[in-house]
Amino acid sequence: MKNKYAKINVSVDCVIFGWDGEHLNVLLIEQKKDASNADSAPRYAIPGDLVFENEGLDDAANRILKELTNLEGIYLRQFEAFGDPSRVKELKDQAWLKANREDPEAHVITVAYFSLVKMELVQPEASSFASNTYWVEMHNIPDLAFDHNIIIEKALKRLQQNVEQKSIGFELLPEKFTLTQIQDLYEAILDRDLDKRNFRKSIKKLETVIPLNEKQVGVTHKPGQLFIYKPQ
Amino acid sequence: MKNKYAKINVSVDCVIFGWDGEHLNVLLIEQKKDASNADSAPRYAIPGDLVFENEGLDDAANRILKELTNLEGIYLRQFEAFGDPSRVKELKDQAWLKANREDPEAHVITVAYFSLVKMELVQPEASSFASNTYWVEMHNIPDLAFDHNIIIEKALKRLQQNVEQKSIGFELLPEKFTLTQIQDLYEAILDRDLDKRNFRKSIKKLETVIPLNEKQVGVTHKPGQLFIYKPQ
DNA sequence: CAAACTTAGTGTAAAAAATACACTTACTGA
DNA sequence: TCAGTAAGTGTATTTTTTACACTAAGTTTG
Repeated sequence: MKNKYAKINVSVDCVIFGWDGEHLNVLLIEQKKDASNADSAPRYAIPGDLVFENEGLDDAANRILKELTNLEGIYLRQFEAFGDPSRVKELKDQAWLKANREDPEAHVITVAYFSLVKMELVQPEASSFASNTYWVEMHNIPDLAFDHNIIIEKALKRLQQNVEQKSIGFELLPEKFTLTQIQDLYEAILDRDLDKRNFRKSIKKLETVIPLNEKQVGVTHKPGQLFIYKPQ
Repeated sequence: MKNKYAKINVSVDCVIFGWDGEHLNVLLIEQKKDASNADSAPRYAIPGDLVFENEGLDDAANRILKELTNLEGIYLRQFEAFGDPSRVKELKDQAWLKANREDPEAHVITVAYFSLVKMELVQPEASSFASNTYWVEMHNIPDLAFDHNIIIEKALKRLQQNVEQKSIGFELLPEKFTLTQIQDLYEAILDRDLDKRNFRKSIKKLETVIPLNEKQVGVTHKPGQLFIYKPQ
């Protein structure tokens, strides 16, 4: 029994959804390479890192987000733990682990989070675990390291479920927004059209969305009324 | 950085819900004590164990369930990972860890599952991690080790959500069951009364619940029609 | 064998929520 | 002032949810 438990690594991976008013994006990184390995093909992944000793999972997720985006207090939610040993056993993954991890054979369990950020506020930077970062449109995600494609899929499903219940998403909008802006966002997340009048009715029923006596400015058409989101 | 990652233990804990036709129960264990510690107060907990090297999370959960109940292929679902370092830092918990773990200071992350079993099928046994086991009614759960009371609460919430959508619960009923039996179960899980006629209407709409040409036998009143559950 | 007991089984009306659908209004720029 | 663009609005229909009380089928008891 002595060593049975010794070699499990725990990481936290974050699916960071970004919104630019038009498309739903995901923040990908190019994984940092060891010097010995500098000429290997680039590997894309969602941002993540091993959890430090005595660091909470939420803390680790916030640390990753902070390091990458410089933002704090962002919407962040744990949604699933992935722990199948085969998740890091593909050849491409083993090669990278051998070059970059102290213990490449270790069983790696990851706890996955998803996060919502306004792209305008984020100029993501390279960081301790990322040599480069990219916003990539949801429909355009390349092959990623490990099981990260699956993790993104599951994050999107969870996001969609939450959006159906109108419980999240406002984190992605500017402070003051129009009903059309919410609708565009929801349509992008759900990947389908919504009826304008019915959608407006349903938003206006929410106590968390408050109408202002202000209109959009600087648009070249009839300006929309502005609203703010006030979580309860 | 060398040792930053070294001391995280990963465990899997299972909230095993049991149904006896009347009350919703949870399976608790008395934690096994080290010989050196044999006269300390008993500690109750939900069953769980450290994950073995190269063992998947689902596999670990199934192992725990198997060891405890001798059942395989039971309904089992991961619902949340708990990783706050303070979750094992209370005095009572530290004492137990010191006596029973190789590395009592380690950060322990647990991935929590919940499971549904028919109590009639289970004669739970002591096992490698449990010196004794008990079925305890949901409303009667004592103070448990670590953050296990919180974990049970969250498991129940998740179970209730799933039951509202009528997607689970049939795992707890006999193979052939009456509509009243489902209703009793759902009322126990949701902890509130349901309208009989409306409930029956809603169940009869489900394609997964199939009426048989059979009646209950051996009851001292009008026998009910029997149904079976056929997952799709 | 009739009466008492127990749970099964049933329908309808009302209210609430979801859906489908098309034209007018307000502003900008040419 | 006209053309272009997106904002904003109401109603009828369908579907879903809720509230509610009596009869039927079996067993047990006297």
